[in-house]
Amino acid sequence: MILISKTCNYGIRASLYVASKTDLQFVPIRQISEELNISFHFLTKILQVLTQKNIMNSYRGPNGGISLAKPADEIFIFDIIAAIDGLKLFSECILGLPECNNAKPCPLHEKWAVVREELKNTFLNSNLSDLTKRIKDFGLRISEP
Amino acid sequence: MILISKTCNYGIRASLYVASKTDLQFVPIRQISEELNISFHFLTKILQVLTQKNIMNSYRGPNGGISLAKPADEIFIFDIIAAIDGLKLFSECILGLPECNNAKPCPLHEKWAVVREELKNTFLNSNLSDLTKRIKDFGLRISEP
DNA sequence: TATATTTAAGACAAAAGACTCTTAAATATG
DNA sequence: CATATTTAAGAGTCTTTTGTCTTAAATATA
Repeated sequence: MILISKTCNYGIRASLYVASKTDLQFVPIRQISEELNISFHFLTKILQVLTQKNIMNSYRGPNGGISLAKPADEIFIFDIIAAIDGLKLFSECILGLPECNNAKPCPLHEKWAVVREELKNTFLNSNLSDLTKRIKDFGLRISEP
Repeated sequence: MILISKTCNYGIRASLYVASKTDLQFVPIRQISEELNISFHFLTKILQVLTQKNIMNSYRGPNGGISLAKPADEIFIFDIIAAIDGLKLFSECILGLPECNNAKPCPLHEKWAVVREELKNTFLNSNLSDLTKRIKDFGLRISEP
């Protein structure tokens, strides 16, 4: 996938799903995978990463599953992207050159750095609380019809 | 690679190199590949795509090579990205949902659509003439040291 | 025409990303 | 304690991307 990996896409959608299930203490991964049409075992691995990075909590056994490790307004899309895809998108040269910065720029650096920063701010300003509120208020979707 | 593929990255850098060699009628691919440290055969395939899309011309035999098919100020980074990676980056939903638009948006659509448009305009406003001028004027680089 | 040079094209290989399957560990509940 | 449920972890497979190698075709020049 372009911009963000498919793995990260799954991670974001699953996070939005978990954030939207405020009635359950833990949301089972099986339920998430079925609702969002994502391979169960694959999703398990993705959520393990988010758990390891203290974005989610997990609990085994009956009534177990996944929950947010923090209040939904303290988890940002940026955090999920950083946890799964890393920070390359927000730091790397668009031509892939090492040490591309203001002091030693590539010809696209100036323009790209502006957009890159905006991209970063967009994800930094998107938290799970606001997004799930939008989902509920406007009936938005996080999976295919 | 994130945002643009490595293939596309090579295509952009090679295009900038060709545009900068105004003294040669055709720039040999071997020369480009050595200067930019890109696999010769792989680069050949990439430039074939740009040739097929009428962004470059090619000529075989001694003194042959690659040249721009149009004036440098009429070739935009956008064209190269579109030719190699396609238009997905500028059209697809960031959550990968089909038919994500203003009428049927995903929760990130509104924000992402803004950044996506800016990304598109940035590449639409970057032509090979301006960029090579910057390379010459400021001694910028398109390859590793 | 013979030879050297250069791109074109296709088969193949390696690496990375996406996905599957199996077994282990933890936990609730009867 | 036995069983069912659920996540954890690791091995293995499939697909896409990236990169390599070989042969063919075109062209300039001696």
